[in-house]
Amino acid sequence: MALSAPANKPLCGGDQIPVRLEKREVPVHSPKRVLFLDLVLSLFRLNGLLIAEGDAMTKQLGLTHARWKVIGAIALSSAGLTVPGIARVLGQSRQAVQRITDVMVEDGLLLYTENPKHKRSALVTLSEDGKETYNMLREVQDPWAIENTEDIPTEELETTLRLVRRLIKKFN
Amino acid sequence: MALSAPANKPLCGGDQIPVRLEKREVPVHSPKRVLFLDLVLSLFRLNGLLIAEGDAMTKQLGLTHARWKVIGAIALSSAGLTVPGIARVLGQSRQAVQRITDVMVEDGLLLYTENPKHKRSALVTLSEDGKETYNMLREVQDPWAIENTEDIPTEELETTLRLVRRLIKKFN
DNA sequence: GTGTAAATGACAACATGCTGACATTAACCC
DNA sequence: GGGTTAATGTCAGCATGTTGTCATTTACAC
Repeated sequence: MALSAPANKPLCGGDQIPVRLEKREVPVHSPKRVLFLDLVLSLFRLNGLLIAEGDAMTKQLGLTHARWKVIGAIALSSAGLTVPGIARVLGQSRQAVQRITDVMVEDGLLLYTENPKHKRSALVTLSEDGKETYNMLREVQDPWAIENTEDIPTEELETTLRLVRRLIKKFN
Repeated sequence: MALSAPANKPLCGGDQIPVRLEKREVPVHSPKRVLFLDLVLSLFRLNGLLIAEGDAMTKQLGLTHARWKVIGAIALSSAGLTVPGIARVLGQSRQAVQRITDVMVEDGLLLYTENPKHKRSALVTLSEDGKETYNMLREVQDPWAIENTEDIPTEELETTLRLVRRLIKKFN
């Protein structure tokens, strides 16, 4: 979803049909159930918007969201990741990740390197090209991250991250 | 992604490659930038897991995630939604939603009803069948929501929802 | 060690979602 | 009111993601 594309700009514009979910204040006395379901729906929405943000940021780098997600996951991992490991981090099926990484290896962004802990399942690492791409990615991503958290207290980010991780653990 | 499917169970099992992102504690003194990027990646993951949860819950109802998302969005909206309105709520393209709603109307789950505010863009509403499906959906969804928020303080849910909405506003 | 269960790679069929493009309608500014 | 811009419906092509399946390898309990 690219917010910059004419055909999809409507997604961001004004609405003659009020989107209640967005304008409604957080109901303090709302039962947890409603609060939670509201949160889930909002997470779906945020997910789409984040992908759109990332795609807009990386358009000049020739990356798609499937690709920068993989690069980001690998870069953030210190221990090295296998294909199923990337899938777990991204919450996707290993088959989908395999397909993307295969193409990215062909394109020279990734390398399959020997895995000392597993004879069959290779470690996916960034090639030189991949590292370069990641550096360029960070050049747009870092300012974006800083800009978007300027007015948000660190404690709120931490609370949210903690809660998100807690839910991830539940569903794993 | 269905966690119950054999082919995808690997996604949830143990990992010989430690998934650092999951096991690392929230670094209190981490700069906001890292905190935020970690949050974004975690949100991608949670998104996938939530879809898997929903699919597992609604398997018996014959719903796919594309469908229960639409039903949920409509049900949570008091004012009524058009197709592009649903797309905005879900953070998706209006074309993707249109395709799903067209099929759901054919299947008798949804109705296109006259929109007093827009001659051309119909309001999407639940048919009798759709309402019935929604009721069955709630029968599994409500206990799920309650169960998963039992041990989470309301304030944390509120903080998270507020932050998520704040980010949504930024990216809209 | 050995047997069983889990994890992985590979392939195919299918569902979902996005982009681009075009015509039509609605909203808005003047 | 008229002209301009935005929003919507529609179609087509393509990318992505999931599920199911099977063979093979690895991990683990005994």
